[in-house]
Amino acid sequence: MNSLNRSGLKNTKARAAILKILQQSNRPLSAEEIYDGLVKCNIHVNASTVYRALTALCDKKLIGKTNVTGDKKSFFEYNAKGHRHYLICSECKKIITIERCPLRAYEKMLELETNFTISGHKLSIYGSCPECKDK
Amino acid sequence: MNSLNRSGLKNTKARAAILKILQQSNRPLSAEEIYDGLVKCNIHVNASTVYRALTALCDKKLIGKTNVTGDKKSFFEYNAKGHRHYLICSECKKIITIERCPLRAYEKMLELETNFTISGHKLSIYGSCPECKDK
DNA sequence: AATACAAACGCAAGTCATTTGCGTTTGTAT
DNA sequence: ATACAAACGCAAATGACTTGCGTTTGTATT
Repeated sequence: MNSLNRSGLKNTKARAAILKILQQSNRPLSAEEIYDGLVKCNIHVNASTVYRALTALCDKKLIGKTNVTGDKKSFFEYNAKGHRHYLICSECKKIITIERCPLRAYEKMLELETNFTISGHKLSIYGSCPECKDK
Repeated sequence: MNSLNRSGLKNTKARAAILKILQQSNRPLSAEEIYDGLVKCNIHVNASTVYRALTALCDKKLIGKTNVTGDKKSFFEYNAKGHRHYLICSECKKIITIERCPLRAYEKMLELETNFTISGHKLSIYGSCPECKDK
């Protein structure tokens, strides 16, 4: 019994591999990157299978979906390590993971102000890393 | 001489009206909403004209573009008021603009910790608005 | 192990926001 | 008043998905 079965999903090679690919990545991946990753593992599935798998894995909360870049592509990440943010170097695209979140208290305040029920947030911080900023 | 001419753009009725519509909105609008706004002003232009106008206005920094809802639509806003964040209803996609930013102090701290030079950030907060959360 | 069947898949076609090619029209500088 | 690049309209193209449908496959049950 694996995490797929536990979530009520059938254990197919594509889905298992997608989970592994995302687990081993230190940054969110696009559907295309995931597809390419599957090909590298010699797993040849249709693109629609990838999308359907990603949708299923999101529904079951095994992975998360974000839209960090602002363009039309979505990105996916493994959902084990809890809440986190990214510090991205605008030049070399290096990504530092930030585990500490400064927004808890702020969200509480915002709920009172707006009467929303807040479910989450997305925060990405951009800048130049120590190596790039001296150039 | 108006802001369009000043930016090296021709002053067409569609572009002037788009600017006015965005100026008068208290939230970012989608291309479709802008198109509908033009129709209400009796300005009938092709959708591609709207997209081309929005692209030109973005290039000239007269307006800004964001992609905050996670779906494929982009949103546009008048570019007078500086830094800001959004509170988005996950159900109806309504967007509330947040002018106050809680991250100044946090960024300073992060710079010391990581030795990055931080240039900016993107923060979007998600939840259910008062109207949707009771359903 | 054999059977059953919903879930998953492949493939092709469809969707939807947006973009682009191209021939025509129009602001704006001369 | 003229010239011409910039804008426009229209139709077709793009790109990231999504969906319909007939076939295959995990998994639970004999």
